[in-house]
Amino acid sequence: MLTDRQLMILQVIIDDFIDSAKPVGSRALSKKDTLPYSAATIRNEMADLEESGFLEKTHTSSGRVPSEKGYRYYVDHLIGPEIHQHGLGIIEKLTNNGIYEFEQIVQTAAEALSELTNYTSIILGPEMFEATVKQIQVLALSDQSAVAILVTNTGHVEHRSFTLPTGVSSSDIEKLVNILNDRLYGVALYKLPEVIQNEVASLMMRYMNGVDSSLNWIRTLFTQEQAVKLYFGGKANILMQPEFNDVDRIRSFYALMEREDEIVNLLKNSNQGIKVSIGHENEVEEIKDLSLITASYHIGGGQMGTIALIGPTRMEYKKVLSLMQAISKEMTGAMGKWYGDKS
Amino acid sequence: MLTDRQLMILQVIIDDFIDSAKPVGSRALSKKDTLPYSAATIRNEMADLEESGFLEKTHTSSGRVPSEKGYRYYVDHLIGPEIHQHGLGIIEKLTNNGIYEFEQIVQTAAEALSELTNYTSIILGPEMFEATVKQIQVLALSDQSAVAILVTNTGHVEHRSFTLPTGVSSSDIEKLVNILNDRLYGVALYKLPEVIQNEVASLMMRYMNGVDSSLNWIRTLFTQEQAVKLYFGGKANILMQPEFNDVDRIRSFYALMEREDEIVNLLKNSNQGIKVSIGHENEVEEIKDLSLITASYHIGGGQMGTIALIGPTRMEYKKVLSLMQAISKEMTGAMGKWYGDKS
DNA sequence: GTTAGCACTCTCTTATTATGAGTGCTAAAT
DNA sequence: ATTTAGCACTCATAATAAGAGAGTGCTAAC
Repeated sequence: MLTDRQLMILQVIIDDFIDSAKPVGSRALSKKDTLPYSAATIRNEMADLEESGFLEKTHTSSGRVPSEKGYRYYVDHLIGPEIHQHGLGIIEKLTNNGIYEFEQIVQTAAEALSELTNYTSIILGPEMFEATVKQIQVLALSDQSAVAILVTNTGHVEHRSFTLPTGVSSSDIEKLVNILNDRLYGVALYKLPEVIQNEVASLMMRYMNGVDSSLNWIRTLFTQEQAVKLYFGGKANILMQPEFNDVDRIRSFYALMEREDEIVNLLKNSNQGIKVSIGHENEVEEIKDLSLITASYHIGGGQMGTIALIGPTRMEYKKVLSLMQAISKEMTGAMGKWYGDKS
Repeated sequence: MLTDRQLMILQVIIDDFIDSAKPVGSRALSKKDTLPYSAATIRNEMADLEESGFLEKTHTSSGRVPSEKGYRYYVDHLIGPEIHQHGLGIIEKLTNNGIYEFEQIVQTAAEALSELTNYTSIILGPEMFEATVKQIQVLALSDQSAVAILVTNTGHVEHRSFTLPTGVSSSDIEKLVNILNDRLYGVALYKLPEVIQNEVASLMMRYMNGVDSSLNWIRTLFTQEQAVKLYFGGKANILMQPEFNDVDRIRSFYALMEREDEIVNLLKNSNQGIKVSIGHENEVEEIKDLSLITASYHIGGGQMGTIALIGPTRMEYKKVLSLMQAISKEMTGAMGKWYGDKS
């Protein structure tokens, strides 16, 4: 439906606009040596491309700007696979001293991604529903307070401080910890509340005194929702984009960035691979004029998180896509290697 | 040096400007029933106040705007103590189920502070140099990887994952943990590297095999600087201030907010109590047109952190000062209570 | 099918001209 | 000796007008 020449022109226009952010006109195009046609010819083709919906004008006599349909076509057909070299080795550098700091790896990756692109990157920590309990420990800090620590098989550590119910002795705690470890070892986090309710409760009744109150806080302790953590990289970098030259635009963007649960929903990327959402393809009002790219990474054991990048629809898709592919692979590699799961 | 009437006028002008952000003129002032003088009289007084440096004009024929000296005088002499009622109970609500989540308390406080003021709040986590080791644990996750957990007497939990040096058996780990707990219990965090070097090293030499490599990673493990954590509240709220109606202003502000170490330096508030830095009183270029208020809070055991609020020099000092006093007290209360230290 | 030529459109910049809030100063009023 | 009214003057801001420039669409020639 599109001639080769039209495709070629479309590509050049989009490349140019991505680079300059200014509507591109026929004269300027014909001067480029990539297109050996006169301005008039190009004008005709552009008119056709506009009619087919791939281009738009900002006003009657302006140059052309890619439409969302144009970008979509560009992303789907016009950019070849081009593996990106930059950014590789970022994570390796962090882990090659043998110390593996999940938070630090993710944070660094997010910052690198943003730095290399000048867009805003967001990384979603892995969902930990499926991680299982490796060890539970309760450590008294004083007569009244204690800290409970839970380690998962993936090496994540959750901890929570709390006040000890009155009348709980240190031997009680010891018993409790034994019961918990005995019964909860290997249990997936999402099953915890249920298992506590069904198995642990009765055991506690049998072997401990003053259980009623204790049971309550144990439940609270482990029922706290395991919120997915967000790691932002360079929220300020996106301000360099000319699209953000408007104060209200900035306001609405930053306001959205603070509504973390909405962001989480936005990013949850159940399907594998890389997904590109251009402009109105996004559900959320505030980014209907932006593009969102998400990619998943895996930490093994079926757990995964999401890497995302938000920028203007006029995004350097070529660069970004290969970069995200690289980083997602790198993260999956680093994490997977970590605990031997080669999934 | 200033007459009562001048003081009164100064106060009204500042109050008005804080509220409206617009230069205040003599006509408008004389209409207010607080000042029973004609516009001309007020003009004369304003001219005097300008000569003494308390007021400024934005251009020859504009209304007056408080100078930094004016704000300074206002803060030092013109606002009485007025305990703020809002915001109290925020933290109590979080802790009264017996669960004490340090991060959550601080984060909530920061958000509340920003929400109530529409400025940007930053809370510095406590410096933990003086916290002491309560327990150290190393938990193997697989043949190759393990996680080390350190709990302090204040209930903070630090953890780090790492790859096990080859040739380290699980009995080695057990020995190691015993040595570490034996020697490091009660040792302040800032002394850790030293103590490890002097005491632990020799013991390890004596009782363990293949120590050379192990020692190295243990040192790395605990030498990682204990970075002070920053908690931001509502970075977007400050955008509501008319002072931030300029894109470049926003850019430079957010750029600063990402240079976390600079922020930490800026906020470290060694002296007790509340400190107000107005405009050029600040060292950092990017906030020479803003005001910074810092207050310290204590978590007991001599450890403390800092609460800070950044807003335009045209800040609601009255409200902000009492509010910060309240929150700082509330946090100190909640935390101090926590582990029985009533310092 | 391609291109040169030309009239036309629309934005953006710059210059010009009000408009109005506010000041400083002088002279009259209290 | 203060206080106040009156008035000329200043400067920022808003509104209007006039060009300049880039780009388009269409027609006619190549």
